[in-house]
Amino acid sequence: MSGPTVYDVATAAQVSLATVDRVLNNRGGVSPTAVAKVKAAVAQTGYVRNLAAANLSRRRVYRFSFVVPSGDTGFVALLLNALERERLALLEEQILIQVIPTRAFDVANQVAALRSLNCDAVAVMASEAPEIQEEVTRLRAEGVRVVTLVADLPHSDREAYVGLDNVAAGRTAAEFTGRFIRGSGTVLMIAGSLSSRDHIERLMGFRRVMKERFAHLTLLPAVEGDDDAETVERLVTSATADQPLKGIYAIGAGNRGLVRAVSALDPKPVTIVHELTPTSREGLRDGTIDLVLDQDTSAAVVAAVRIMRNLTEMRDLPVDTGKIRLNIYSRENI
Amino acid sequence: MSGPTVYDVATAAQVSLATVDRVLNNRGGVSPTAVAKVKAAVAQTGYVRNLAAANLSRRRVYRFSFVVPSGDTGFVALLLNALERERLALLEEQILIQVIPTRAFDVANQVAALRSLNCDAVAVMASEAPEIQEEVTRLRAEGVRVVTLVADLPHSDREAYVGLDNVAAGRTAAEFTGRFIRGSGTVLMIAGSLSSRDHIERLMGFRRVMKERFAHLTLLPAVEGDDDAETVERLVTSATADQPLKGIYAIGAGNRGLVRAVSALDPKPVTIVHELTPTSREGLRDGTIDLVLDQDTSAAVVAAVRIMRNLTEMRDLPVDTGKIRLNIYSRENI
DNA sequence: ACGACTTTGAGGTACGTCAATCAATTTGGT
DNA sequence: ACCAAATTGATTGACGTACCTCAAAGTCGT
Repeated sequence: MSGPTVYDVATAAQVSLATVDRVLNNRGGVSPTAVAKVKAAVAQTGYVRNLAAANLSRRRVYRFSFVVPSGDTGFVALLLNALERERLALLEEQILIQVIPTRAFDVANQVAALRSLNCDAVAVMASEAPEIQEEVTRLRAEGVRVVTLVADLPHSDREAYVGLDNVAAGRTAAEFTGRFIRGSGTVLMIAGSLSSRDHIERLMGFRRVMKERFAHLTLLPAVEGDDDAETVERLVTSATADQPLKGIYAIGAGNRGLVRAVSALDPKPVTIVHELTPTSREGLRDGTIDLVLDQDTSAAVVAAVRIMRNLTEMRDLPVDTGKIRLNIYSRENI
Repeated sequence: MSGPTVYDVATAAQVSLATVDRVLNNRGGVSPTAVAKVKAAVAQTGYVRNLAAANLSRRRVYRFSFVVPSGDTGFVALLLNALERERLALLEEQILIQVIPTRAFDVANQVAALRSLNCDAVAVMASEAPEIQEEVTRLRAEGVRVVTLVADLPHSDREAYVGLDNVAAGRTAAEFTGRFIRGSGTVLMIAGSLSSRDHIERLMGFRRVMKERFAHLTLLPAVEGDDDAETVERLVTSATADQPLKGIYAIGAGNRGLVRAVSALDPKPVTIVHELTPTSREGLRDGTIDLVLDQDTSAAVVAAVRIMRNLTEMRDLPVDTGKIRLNIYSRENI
């Protein structure tokens, strides 16, 4: 009924079970001839390892950590929710996930979090600081597999990145901004922080497409909103003091302030923000926000876990790309 | 190391292993008191079933079938690819998937395919014909769990639908069509077939939003393209003979013909199509197509399998909704 | 032909759950 | 209080793989 087993392979290959085992789990010490025989037998019988049995036997428990900024609103809240939702199902598969909250932008705190780890693999969402890159290197040296989450650390030793292609996200935002705006005018870009790589990349993509395809629109210099509602609100109101805005691209958090500021404007600028949170969802519904670019947090968690498992399992082969799909939400689409 | 086992639960509950087993797998014949004790012990110890051991022990092999139209181009090709990609990984988890190709629109053929099944659950993509609905009812009566895929059969006995919310897809298409078009003019809608429910629903959503929010645009009566490139091409050219088109919403297959026709037009209408195939991808790239609305085939397959497994496993509780996310692709986003 | 070495075989235990059997005990009805 | 029925306990054998040990057989150089 349920497929050939290692015994069948051994029979077909005319070798002992031990040899089959040695080949299958490449333990070495097997002659090329025997290897070939076993491989042929595998192909011939159509043997496929029974994952359940394998996992049971080696009583492996995967210990994965997620080091992410804490926060009970906005994007990180969604991420934490997603983690919580997945936790039980993963537990059934012997995957223990531990969430280690850090303080956003607090490098020392994040380094401390990384230092305290005790796990097989870790997914990190942290600032792109040299101390952190070093810490990643140390972890890798200790045999911990490291994956970056949402915010990449491309110059570190991390083995995979799970998150958006931020340049493409910026390009997409520009395309829709450009096509939604009637006539010419100015467009405001608000980043959370101009030293955060993902935000910079989004800006890059946005600027490039604006220049390539929508040269009739003027870009104001990008401003920093610090992921803070009050700051964002202030920035928008002060920008509109000089001239009317035709469009706003808000890259970081703080959408609550954005919505407040924008809903006071008439005519409303074309407004595109990131991350589908309750606030941005509400903004879409009442027309304050035109488009939300979102990276699905559940998908991100699932992808991260999958990659971490592959990494700890195969010891290499991160064929898995962690590219998360860019979800575009509009009023009709939530 | 690896969590509490049933033995620990038995100890904590001060009952025998057999009783724990009876409660956990609700075999009945256990007093309410004992049930409570076991449940308390589970909560207290934090016991979580080891899926690997469970699957191994009951040597369950899931046999799932996918009944889908054959075809080596377009959407079904993507679907078949996705199935092929997932097959091996699923095999490792003792999930056998069998793909049964049918001839599109050939009801008798599809009924025959359904009749020949021998499996635990099936995902069906078929026409909405009474004969097929009956066949679904028969399957259900025989204990086969049935899920509809991409095209729903809402009046049948199917237990879940995996696919897009087609009304929302239509609404989204309308929103972007409306916002992309400058000035007023006419918009053409091409369905694959006006008797296919998913296409009807997309049309409905599209029409409704057009009327609600973009009343300055005129909708031509919807036409049938038969999912055929030649027909679609002919329809577009003949529609543009009377008056220039400002927009086209192509719901079904046959995008090759659409691209041919549209690229001959100047100015190009705003063109929105469904399903990211090589053709539509190319169209996006060269500017013939403005937007592609896509349902991710891999996601659909994964969701279908997951639901089928839940169904055959829990015998009910299809808490899982099979709503597939609507992916929006633009030139900057592929 | 000797030892040193590599390759192979045989066999066993463990993983945690499921499923089954059979005996022992309790409960309820009258 | 007695019999039938319901409930509980004790025990056992799979499931398929991983991993270990120990011995047997084969290979090689000198």
